[in-house]
Amino acid sequence: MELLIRIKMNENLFLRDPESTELGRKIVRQSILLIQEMGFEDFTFKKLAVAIHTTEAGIYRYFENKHRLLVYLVTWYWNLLEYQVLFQINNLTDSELRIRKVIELLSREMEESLSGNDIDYKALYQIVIAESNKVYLTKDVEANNKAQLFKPYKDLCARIADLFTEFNPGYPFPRSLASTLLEMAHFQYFFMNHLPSLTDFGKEKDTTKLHEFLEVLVFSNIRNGK
Amino acid sequence: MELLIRIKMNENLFLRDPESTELGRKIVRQSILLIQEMGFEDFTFKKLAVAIHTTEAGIYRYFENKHRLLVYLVTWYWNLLEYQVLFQINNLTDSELRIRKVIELLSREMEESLSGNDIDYKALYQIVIAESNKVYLTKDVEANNKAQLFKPYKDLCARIADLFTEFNPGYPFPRSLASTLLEMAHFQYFFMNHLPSLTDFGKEKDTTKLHEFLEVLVFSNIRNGK
DNA sequence: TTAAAATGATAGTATCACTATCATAAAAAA
DNA sequence: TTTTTTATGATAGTGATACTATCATTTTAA
Repeated sequence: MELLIRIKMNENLFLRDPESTELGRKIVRQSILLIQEMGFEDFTFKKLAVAIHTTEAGIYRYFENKHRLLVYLVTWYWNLLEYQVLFQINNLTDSELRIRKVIELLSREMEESLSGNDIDYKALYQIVIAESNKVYLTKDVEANNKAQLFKPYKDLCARIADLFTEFNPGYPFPRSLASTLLEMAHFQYFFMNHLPSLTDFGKEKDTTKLHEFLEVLVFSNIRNGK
Repeated sequence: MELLIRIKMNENLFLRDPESTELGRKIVRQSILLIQEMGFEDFTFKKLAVAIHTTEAGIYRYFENKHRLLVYLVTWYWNLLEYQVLFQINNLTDSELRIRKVIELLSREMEESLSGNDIDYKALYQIVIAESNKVYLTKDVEANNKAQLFKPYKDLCARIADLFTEFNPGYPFPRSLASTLLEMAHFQYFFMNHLPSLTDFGKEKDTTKLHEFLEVLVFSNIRNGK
């Protein structure tokens, strides 16, 4: 079975829907590769334009600027992840197992299988790890927040928080713990690979220990006072 | 008693020591105000130059580029914070109290008193919260890490990790928990103010609950399996 | 007092982030 | 099928950014 997941994106993210045309899809596909390769600050619309044989103006018809494009990419990822969480958790009744499943989904790349569009998920995952914070760490957070740009992230966070509450209704900080889990899944991965002394995982590019850390982090908290 | 703390900064951070001249000190002082006010991406050397009545070239004699200047500022903060931790903890024997003290230091602005140089600590604290991650979330982390630019951050992290180990030698992830604490002290503060639904603190600009969250976060973990 | 170091003033270059215009090609509506 | 709309390509241009270079002048230190 091939199933195509179509995620409805917030219209404030683009000027023209990139999923609606071939050029738009190329912009998205190629920008993922370029941003991952050269980092967000070195990435420019000019370079992207050259890579897909169009012009800067062509790209500006789809995205207002490169920051919006980044938000688009990251948001798309959060949306897909929430979908995955929902789907994978659906058949689990035990709330501990549900939480374990979420942690697992968070700490590894997505399966290629659910593509259809040929997006490089591994590259996108790397972008989320290294660049996703830049999406909201700006002076116009509030404005962007009002424009609902961060809704997918907040929804995912809320969903995870609900799992914590389901596990232990008495735990007082489900949302903060959820955002901590989301951020740390990525930060610790980044640290492991680039600043290993900030972690206890050595430089084994193995996520087992990271995974274990996250589980201990979460369960120590929500078991507390149960 | 007026005591002046002089922090020895890594020489890779600047081209000419900004503490050695009046212009250098002006660059540091004013850049803190400007970055805080307009955000790092909108901040430019040109604007800074105008503000302190010098020229771009003048600033480039001190700092290679604005990223290095940001690293300088953030690093300076980490250095000072480690000093504060050391100083404040010195007279405490109980390791639980020591950890509590650290959390307290992390989750509020520094006291103006220890200035001497008239640096705006509140502004600097805001910069650390909103911009400090940008210091290492770049493609040249590894190079910058080799140049020891992140040493103060890593040292602080190691010191906090040691406190955790002192409290419970059996806890397996002291460093990761320390980096989690450091990052989350700032992230949760940022979320509370700008994306409150990611936290459980409402939009009360009150750090009490945040503080409590961090304590629960840490102690749930290191008490675990003691 | 002289030499060295720091600053100011000015200019210049390549790239970036964007906007505008107009002709053409492709797709959708008539 | 023809007409009309919509998307693309090609080119140009503007102002800002991120630098580097030069040289005269002022300040500081030997």
